[in-house]
Amino acid sequence: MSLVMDMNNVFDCKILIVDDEPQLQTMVSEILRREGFTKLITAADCHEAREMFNLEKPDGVILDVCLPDGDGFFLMREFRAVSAVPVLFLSARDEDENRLLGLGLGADDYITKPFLPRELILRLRAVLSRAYFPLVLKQNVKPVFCLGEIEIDLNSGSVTTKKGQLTLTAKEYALLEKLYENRGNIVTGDSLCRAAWGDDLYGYENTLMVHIRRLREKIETQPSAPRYLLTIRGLGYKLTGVDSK
Amino acid sequence: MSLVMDMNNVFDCKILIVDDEPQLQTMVSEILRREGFTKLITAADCHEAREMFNLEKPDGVILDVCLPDGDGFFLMREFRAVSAVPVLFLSARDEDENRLLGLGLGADDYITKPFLPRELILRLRAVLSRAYFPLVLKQNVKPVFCLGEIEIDLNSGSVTTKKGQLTLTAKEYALLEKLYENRGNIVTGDSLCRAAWGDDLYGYENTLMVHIRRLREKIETQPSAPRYLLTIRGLGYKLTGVDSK
DNA sequence: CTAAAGTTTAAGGTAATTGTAAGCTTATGT
DNA sequence: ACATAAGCTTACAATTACCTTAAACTTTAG
Repeated sequence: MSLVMDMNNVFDCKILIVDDEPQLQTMVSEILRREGFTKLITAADCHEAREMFNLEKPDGVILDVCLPDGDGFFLMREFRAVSAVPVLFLSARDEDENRLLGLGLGADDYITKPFLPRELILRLRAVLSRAYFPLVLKQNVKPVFCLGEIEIDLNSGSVTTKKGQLTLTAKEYALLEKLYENRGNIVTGDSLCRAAWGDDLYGYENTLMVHIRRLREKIETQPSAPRYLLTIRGLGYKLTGVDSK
Repeated sequence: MSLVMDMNNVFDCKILIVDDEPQLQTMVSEILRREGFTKLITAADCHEAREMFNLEKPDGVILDVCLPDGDGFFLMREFRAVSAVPVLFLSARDEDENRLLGLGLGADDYITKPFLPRELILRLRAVLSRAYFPLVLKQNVKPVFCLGEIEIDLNSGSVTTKKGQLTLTAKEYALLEKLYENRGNIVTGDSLCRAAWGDDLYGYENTLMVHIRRLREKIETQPSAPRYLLTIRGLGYKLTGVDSK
């Protein structure tokens, strides 16, 4: 999948359309294209679909159930095993059993042919926007978590240790938030800088280090031998040992 | 709405069921309850629904289109104006126009009566999990895979064996990433060098070997007799035995 | 307006990572 | 079997990314 952060709206989503009937394939493509989707990829069978999926990393899949070399259900399972992309099934016949099977396997929606173009679009948009722009989550509740004995509350920006309570500064907060979002994973220095200073150019990399240091001063019991905010030399930083609350 | 952070799965979601037919109301409630939903609220008309919505802050709404004192569409617009809760419509008749209207207003799904209990559940779950547990956003952008007993996570750049965890250095990371991208296939030395050092000219071929060796030290149980990172004499290297996760 | 708090710059120090070289082993072809 | 080429291993040297500290600068709050 293309990096989620690069997407501003559902139309930026790359959609893989898997259907063996050329007529339907172009029809679906046309519907999407007319609506504003530009990144479309097509595949006519499981084999090709697999290839395209791995190659193009689509952000959404429209999948015909019946394919010449296998069924769409199986294919979806493969996709889901690696990526949680939203999948919308298209099916020729409206058989309850199939519909339940598809949805049960985790399909995001299941549309029966013949379908209304408008409905396809609306359902695709619904699925994509829930998957990539989950407004519900944007409400203003920030995480609270622990690093060993230290509790961090990103709502108040406070760090509570046995010895007392400190407050994070703006930069420290921005950095820690970014690190927390990607806890367990490496975050590049560049990425951290953008989180704290925006996309504008930025002077010395050293600045980041100093702030990391200050942050360590607050969240590490032994800042010089960090246990949580680790340096991954050559790659970036990583927050580990996070207990979510 | 209840705080998102307090929810661990879709069953923790508080669901508001709005339907004027008592029979259907209890039927839907029963279906949900049997599946594991415990926090159910019901309302029989728009007025009551509004009240319940404000009072209880549900995490999801199942909404009949036809209500005695107004239509569900209008009601949804009100809800959506303040909270982005997932809404799933139930409709008596399968009229295209209504379905499109509902979806167009931002409904998350639209089910026509009579419906299969299982389908209601599946669709509700799909909608809720996308809204509150958007895996897509959390998924690892980089691959995680196994070489026998050894697990490699390219997000965190970590190699986990039975004996413990190591971290890859920048060069090791670059090489392994390239090899993984072409797993099963031979990657030429030249290609690997470019992956790790860029296109600029580069000194000694030996350097690559040294790094390959170091990488083997981390990912092979017996670095001198590699099982995964193989030398293809005269051609390059190849990563085999990869279990994708 | 002043003091305090926060941020950035600069410079010297350190250690992990990386590069190099030299000797070694294994494969290949005659 | 031998010669030659390709690849492996090891140790050590060089580099560079990162850390630390302190001082200068900027913003905020009283």
